[in-house]
Amino acid sequence: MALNGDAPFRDDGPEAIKAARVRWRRRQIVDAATGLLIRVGFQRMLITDLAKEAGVSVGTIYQYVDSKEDILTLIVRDILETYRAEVPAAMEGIEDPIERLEAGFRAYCSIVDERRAATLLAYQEGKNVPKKGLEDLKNMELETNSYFADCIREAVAQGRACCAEPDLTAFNLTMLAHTWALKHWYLKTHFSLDEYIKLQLGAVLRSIVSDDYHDAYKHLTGVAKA
Amino acid sequence: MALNGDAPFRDDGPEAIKAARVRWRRRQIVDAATGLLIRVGFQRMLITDLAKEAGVSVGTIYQYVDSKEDILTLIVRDILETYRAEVPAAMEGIEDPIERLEAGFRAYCSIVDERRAATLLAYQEGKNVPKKGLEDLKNMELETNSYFADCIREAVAQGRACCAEPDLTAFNLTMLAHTWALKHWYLKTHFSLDEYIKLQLGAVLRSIVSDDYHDAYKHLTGVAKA
Amino acid sequence: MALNGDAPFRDDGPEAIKAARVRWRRRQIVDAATGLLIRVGFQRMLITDLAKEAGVSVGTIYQYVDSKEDILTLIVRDILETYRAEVPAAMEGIEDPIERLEAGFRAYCSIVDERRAATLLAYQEGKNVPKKGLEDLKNMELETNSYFADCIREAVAQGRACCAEPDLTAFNLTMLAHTWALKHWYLKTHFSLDEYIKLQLGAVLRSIVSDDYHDAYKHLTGVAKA
Amino acid sequence: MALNGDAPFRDDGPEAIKAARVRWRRRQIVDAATGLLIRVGFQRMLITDLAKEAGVSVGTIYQYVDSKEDILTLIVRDILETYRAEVPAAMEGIEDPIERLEAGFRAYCSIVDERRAATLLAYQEGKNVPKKGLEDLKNMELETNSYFADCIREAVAQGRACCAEPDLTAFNLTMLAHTWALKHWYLKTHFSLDEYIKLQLGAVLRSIVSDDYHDAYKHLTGVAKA
DNA sequence: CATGAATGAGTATTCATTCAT
DNA sequence: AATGAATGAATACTCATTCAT
Repeated sequence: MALNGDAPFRDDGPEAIKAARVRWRRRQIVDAATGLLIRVGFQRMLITDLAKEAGVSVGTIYQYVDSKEDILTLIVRDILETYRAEVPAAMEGIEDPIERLEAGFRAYCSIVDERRAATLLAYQEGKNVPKKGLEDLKNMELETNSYFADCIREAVAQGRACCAEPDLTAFNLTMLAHTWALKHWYLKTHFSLDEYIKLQLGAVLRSIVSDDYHDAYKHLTGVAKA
Repeated sequence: MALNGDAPFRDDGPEAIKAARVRWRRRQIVDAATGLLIRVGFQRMLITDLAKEAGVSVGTIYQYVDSKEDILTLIVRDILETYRAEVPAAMEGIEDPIERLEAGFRAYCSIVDERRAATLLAYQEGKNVPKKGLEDLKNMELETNSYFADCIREAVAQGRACCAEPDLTAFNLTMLAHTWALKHWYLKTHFSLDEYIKLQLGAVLRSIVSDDYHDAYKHLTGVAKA
Repeated sequence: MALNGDAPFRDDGPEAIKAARVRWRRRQIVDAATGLLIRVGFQRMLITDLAKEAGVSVGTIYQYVDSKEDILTLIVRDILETYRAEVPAAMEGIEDPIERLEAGFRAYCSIVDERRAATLLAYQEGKNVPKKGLEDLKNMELETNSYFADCIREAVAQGRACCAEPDLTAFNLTMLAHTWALKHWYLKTHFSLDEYIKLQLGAVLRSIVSDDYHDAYKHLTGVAKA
Repeated sequence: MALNGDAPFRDDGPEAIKAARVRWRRRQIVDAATGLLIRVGFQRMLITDLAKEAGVSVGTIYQYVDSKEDILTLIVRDILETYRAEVPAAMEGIEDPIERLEAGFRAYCSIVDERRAATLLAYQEGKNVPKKGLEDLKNMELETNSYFADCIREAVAQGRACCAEPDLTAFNLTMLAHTWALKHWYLKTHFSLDEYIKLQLGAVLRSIVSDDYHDAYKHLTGVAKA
């Protein structure tokens, strides 16, 4: 069985029907699981309950998933695909590296917000996620970091920013996005997602944007310094 | 039994002996548990293994702890006490609010580093920590935040800093401390704790320190802007 | 789950199949448990052994029973239903109150004999039977008593008997039935069930049948007095 | 260690002191245990609770008792000694066999009443009482039965009674005494011990006393037949 | 002797997974 | 393919008993 529900090469015929059903069922399972996971955590998410929540039988779940842990893998894979599809797309075609960074950060935060539940999993259920999934996740994170870091380096090269540790700054940005999910219990009482994005990006940019460009990026850095 | 290891009123007599033993045993248990928890997570931390690790019998564990979950409470309580004892102490007596902030952040990061394992637990095993413990932890975090925020507000009042959202900035500082534990797998390959503290505090300060004071805090903000 | 094996409203369809299986499994469990209980008592009746004895898995037992104690409830309920079905049926339609009493006592003793094991449980495992079951059992006993007492009162009214305490006499009869189970180790070495019934009923009747009717009930009172 | 706390041959000296302490401690344990046993049953009577109830330490209990089960043996032995001391004593010196029977039954019932708790044990905890104790108890019961049966046989021989099964009648009498303990929850709501003794003995005697002697034993048989 | 902390074998119960229908 | 009853390995917790103080 395994999880290689990789897309079939043709999009019709019995193969395609099967593949479509697999995708449909896995979506049912992933969606139901994400909800339960957030509510009760991995350990207390019983397969029985998951089946009820997903509206299928226990047996059906095991027809599309190898084990309870594999469900986490499925969820992780789902986030990964979303990230990889949306973040680069959002950044594409923007010349100004600082503006590109903003677009990327905003996209990243938006995904985190939409799939807050799933984002938490990597932190909360790290011990339960199979090795491979965790690896993929870490790599994806590093990949995103490098997108961000590239923007920063480019900005530095163009004199727009001054940053001794572009990688750390990029890292901070992804972490700030995760933080929206990790500390949502606190943040939601003070800020909307938009405010959060604006404020945090502003703070980061204020610490790197060159004095000469402060005015140029006033719409991003927010508060005028002087 | 309960976990009320409240201090005895006198420090001798049979009561005191008992209290001392309770503290000793609980330390054994907490230490062993923290290690196991990090290695295998809550679910796979078997009481049998914990007993072996702690060098006591299963029965003894249950003489000092009400349930497996209570062990998490014990750990949480332990961190709380450390934080409350050390962070304010580190900040005490420092006049300059920015310098005081630095001292607090440094202390906080140091504790996180020393008890990295325990810090992770709040994130990884949140679903398993009994309600009360989690509440306490959140409150403590808010408390620490307010220490930091107070510094920032004072600095703003004195014209040393300019910050639209002191609470968010304070929040970011505690989060940066936690991040040292959360992403240690990545950070440790690039920075020492000292470097990490210096760089992160520098970035935050650069985004709030008034231009007039940049020179004054050059040793903290690190890179000269221009 | 609960133990409400209430009859389904229709006797076919999936509901009925399920109900039938539940009854079948519970019978397996009750039968196996009764045997073990008598041999080793409640405490030493391990669920593992019960499963083996019943020819099912441990898990299956817990699919039809909520807890070890519930097994006792099941057994008690089983006896109750038998008593309620058979004792009144045996007494029905008999005009002569003394003859009716005899029929009832004989039926009661027969059930006790058939389910000697189960009868003992109420005495031996009283402390383990859940409250509700014990209540039911006591009420059923009082109910049976009142059947017997009614016969006696009717006999008194008809001048056939003379009895100052019909309730106590009825009570004694049910107790004599239980005694067959309680002291079987002794009684079985001296009497057959039939002899026991005849002798004990004879003794009770001799103490209440009016002199005028002694001849009429000679076949029950056994020994002629004079 | 064992339970052979048999009386020393001299009643002074260190031996006697020791023996006296053993008796004292065992009395403490037996008394506390009887109470707990009735309240919670053998299984739920924890040694810890017993120690508390008896006002001694756990260790002390094991200094005077070999095992938890031995406590039941101790209790049984205690009843046995009481029975053997008091029942024959009560019957001694009474010429009239029916009157002697009455005295014995009354004494037996009184002991049962005084040690209702202990009497129940033989029925409720039969599975937990060590073999030997149960044997002794059964033998004692047969012994008492034979005292009663002897009275009946003597009465028959003297023409005072007519009884086909003296042993069964004797057996019924001891069982009626036990019944006072077994069904105390019901009986106590209707009768005092004295009433109970009078009524039950009356019923038994009415079924065996010869017509010629009815008047002579009217004070025992209670109700006149005609 | 008395104490009570330490011990660890013993067991009820859960729940992921399978497989006959 | 879908179902859900059956399975039984896995594990937290208890409590009689011991023994160092």
